[in-house]
Amino acid sequence: MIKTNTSPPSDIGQATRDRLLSAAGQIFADHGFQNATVRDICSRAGANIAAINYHFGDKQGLYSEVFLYACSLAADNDTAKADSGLPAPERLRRHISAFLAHLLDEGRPAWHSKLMARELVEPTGVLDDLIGHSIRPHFQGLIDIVSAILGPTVPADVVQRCATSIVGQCVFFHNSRPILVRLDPELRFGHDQIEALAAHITTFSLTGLTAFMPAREVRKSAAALKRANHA
Amino acid sequence: MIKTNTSPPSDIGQATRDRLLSAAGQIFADHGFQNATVRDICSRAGANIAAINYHFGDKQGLYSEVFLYACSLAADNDTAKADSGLPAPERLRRHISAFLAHLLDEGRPAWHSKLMARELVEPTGVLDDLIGHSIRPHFQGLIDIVSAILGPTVPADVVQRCATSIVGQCVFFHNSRPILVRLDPELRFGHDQIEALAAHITTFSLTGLTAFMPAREVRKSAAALKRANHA
DNA sequence: TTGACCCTCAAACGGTCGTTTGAAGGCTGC
DNA sequence: GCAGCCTTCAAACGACCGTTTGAGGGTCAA
Repeated sequence: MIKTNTSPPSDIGQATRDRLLSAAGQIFADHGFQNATVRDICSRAGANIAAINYHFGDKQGLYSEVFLYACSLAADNDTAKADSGLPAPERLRRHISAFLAHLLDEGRPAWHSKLMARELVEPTGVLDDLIGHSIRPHFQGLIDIVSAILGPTVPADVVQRCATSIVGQCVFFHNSRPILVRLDPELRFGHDQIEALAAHITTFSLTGLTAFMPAREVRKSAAALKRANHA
Repeated sequence: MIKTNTSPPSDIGQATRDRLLSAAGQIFADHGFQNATVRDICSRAGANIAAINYHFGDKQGLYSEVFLYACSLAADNDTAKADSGLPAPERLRRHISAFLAHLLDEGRPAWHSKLMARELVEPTGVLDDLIGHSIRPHFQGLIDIVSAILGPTVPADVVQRCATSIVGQCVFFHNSRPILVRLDPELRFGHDQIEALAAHITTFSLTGLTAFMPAREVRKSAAALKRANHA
């Protein structure tokens, strides 16, 4: 209707396929796979109802492609390897801060983290792809940091549980946001609040980790924590 | 078909209305509000399609009633007030243990915790009821414990953040179970594992809390923690 | 100019959903 | 026995869903 389509594909800027991917990402993230309708997606993308089936086969195909796109975006953010020269507590702080920002920041391409959080609660089948491409390396990175903090003598299952405790604190703020804002209407998730939250979780976790350290590591960690708190 | 219904309502044991509530609880918990179908619920309850509309008005009315029933069950479990004579760290341990068991235990009336976890991610409107009846008092109970541990000089927002860190660790195991079992196929959630998990979260959190204590409280807590770990 | 191919379009298809309908059976008080 | 009420039943209704169809305009090489 509005668009006469007499121009070459690259004219308007986004081809129909790309607009569908973008619109689908937001709508899938907001409503979940089942509750999102192809009519909504096509309408927001300014495309015809049949466009999804033409470009992606079916709704599930569109979802899979959106999901792979989200995974590739998430992978781009994993540039944390450059931090490997830093001391482990500082790497933990950055890891938590980046993860929280990734989960909570209401920035422009924020829908892919929502999408992933949805997939956690209600797997649709592409979950295994997600785990392999994004979650497992991300979680492994955290485990490496925790292991470096705890020292080499702490068994792997303890390291894993500690890493889970840290991830859980972060994810909770995302998954349970509807509850949290009702419990505390003052709660906001701007950049400053996210940084404060990251600082809290880092302090809480670094201190909590000392419970599982051999005594020698505890003293090193306490000194590092005191330095960090005074910075 | 199977049931001739020539007997009085109390004969078989459960009236149609009760069977609907029970079946709906499980199905809503497993599939969510949208994905659950009234045909599924009626079929499992051995009732006619029209039974839901007759007894509850519509699907939403059934959901609300199921939810209130779940809330009342959860309230029954809140008998933790008898613990108020115990020292705060022990109260925290019991709180975490009970909460984890409530979330993870695959026992018989387990669907109401699943149902609530679902409502957190995808509020349907009865969420506000839930918050008032169950979550707020539960969370307030935790805040009281944390406040008792941290001492009276620690500001309320710090207490609240610490309580959130603790709840987050617990809820994470429930919400992200699909991920966790894929990351670690050995993971199980039997009674013993839940107890071990509760012990881990308690130790991690009690230690993490010391980061926010005045020095006087830290020494008291360290002694209590050492006692608890040697028990 | 022609024909093959790509893409878009309005319209409809088959299926499933929540809900409604109206008949029918059982029970209770008169 | 009978009227009134409660409950259950099979069947259908209308709405919405994902998907398919077939026509038609567009581009581009031959």
